Amino acid sequence: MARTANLEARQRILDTAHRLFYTSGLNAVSMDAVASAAGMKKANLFHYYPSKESLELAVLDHAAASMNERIARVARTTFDPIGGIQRIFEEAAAVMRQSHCSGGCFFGNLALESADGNEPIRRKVAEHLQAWTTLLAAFLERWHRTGYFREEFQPHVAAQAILSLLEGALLFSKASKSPEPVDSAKHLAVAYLEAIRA
Amino acid sequence: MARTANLEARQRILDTAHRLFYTSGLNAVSMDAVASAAGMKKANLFHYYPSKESLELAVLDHAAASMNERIARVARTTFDPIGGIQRIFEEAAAVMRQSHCSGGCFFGNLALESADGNEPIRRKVAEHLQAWTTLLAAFLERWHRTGYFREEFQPHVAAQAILSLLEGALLFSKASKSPEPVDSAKHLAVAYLEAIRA
DNA sequence: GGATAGATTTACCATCCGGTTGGTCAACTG
DNA sequence: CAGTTGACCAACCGGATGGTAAATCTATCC
Repeated sequence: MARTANLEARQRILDTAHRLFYTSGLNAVSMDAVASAAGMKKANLFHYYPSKESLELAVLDHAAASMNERIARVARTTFDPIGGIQRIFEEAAAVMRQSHCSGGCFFGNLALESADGNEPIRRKVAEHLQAWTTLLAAFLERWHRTGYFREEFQPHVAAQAILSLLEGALLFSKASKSPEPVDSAKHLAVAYLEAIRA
Repeated sequence: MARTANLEARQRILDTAHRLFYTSGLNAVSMDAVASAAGMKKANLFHYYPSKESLELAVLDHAAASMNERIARVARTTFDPIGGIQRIFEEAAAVMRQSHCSGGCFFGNLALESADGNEPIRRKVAEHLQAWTTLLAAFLERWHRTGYFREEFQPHVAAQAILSLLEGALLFSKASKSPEPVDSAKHLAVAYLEAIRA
């Protein structure tokens, strides 16, 4: 099998590492654990990724790509802004219920784990979080231009606050092992948007 | 110095560990680092706290106590509910600006660090988070009973969502190294409460 | 002054972790 | 067939970590 990079192994490593990093965090997962779970020896894992950080960054990009797909799908099949926001929170609540309130948001978890002490990871996390804020702001902005919201509505501020609300609710849900906070958050977000509708 | 527990040393350990745990997380701080920063040897630290976990739990209680004092002080000097919520977010924003958007909320950080894999810590974090939710809900409830809010206002739901919003905003602020998300969150919280005011 | 008990330190241990070394084996290429 | 290359692995290394053992030091009480 010379001359061709083993793409199947790389993909398997990425998927495995993503799963482990998601459920336990970056620092709590050793390269040996990733290797074992992916069915190979640690030294071979280092053959594919020259350092743990390079693997972490690759997993982040991999995860962001699949998250972007999910977002695009929701955006494509949503017709009114309030229903769209509502659906985002409902999907998040469903995921939390299904996972018995563990996991939460991969990027939110990494944000807190790496924000003060792992600058490369923090930058990448911030980059993706920023991108999603901009995406949501643009979505709201389009509706704002049609006159859907009152004039003083600020799409960027609303987008930033709604994503904060979602991340915070997932944090609360995870910590208290109850999906209730996500429901409360949905209620707040929807009530706000209803109130500022024209 | 026999026959009397050395309370001064215990307090110094608690303060030092709190500072280190706050800025770097639980797992990233070694017992040796705590001991050094507190001006003693590691083995002596184990003389005061028989395990790392016992120290962590003690620091959590210590931190919760000082946080409760801060909350009580804010509650005592606040007269209208919207102004009170506004002030909570403004104080959080000021803290973030002062710390160059590092640190955030000690309990929020620990929630994500320990929720999936450190049950004793998770329980204590959840316990304190729950207590603050109840405290805020009672605060809103008192005003609700005076007719300040419209009838459909749900103090517990609002309290849970507002704290989620605050935690999420601190997470965003920390990850993006900008205090802006906290301002956006304040805007959302205040706008919601204004909208549901009677 | 001697016994007592907490306080402090030095030295140590087992384990784990990221990463390296040195090498085997099979497949492809010229 | 000879040489090259990618995939894979056992063994190892240096450093850090949580935790322990045992000795010493020091203040107090009788």
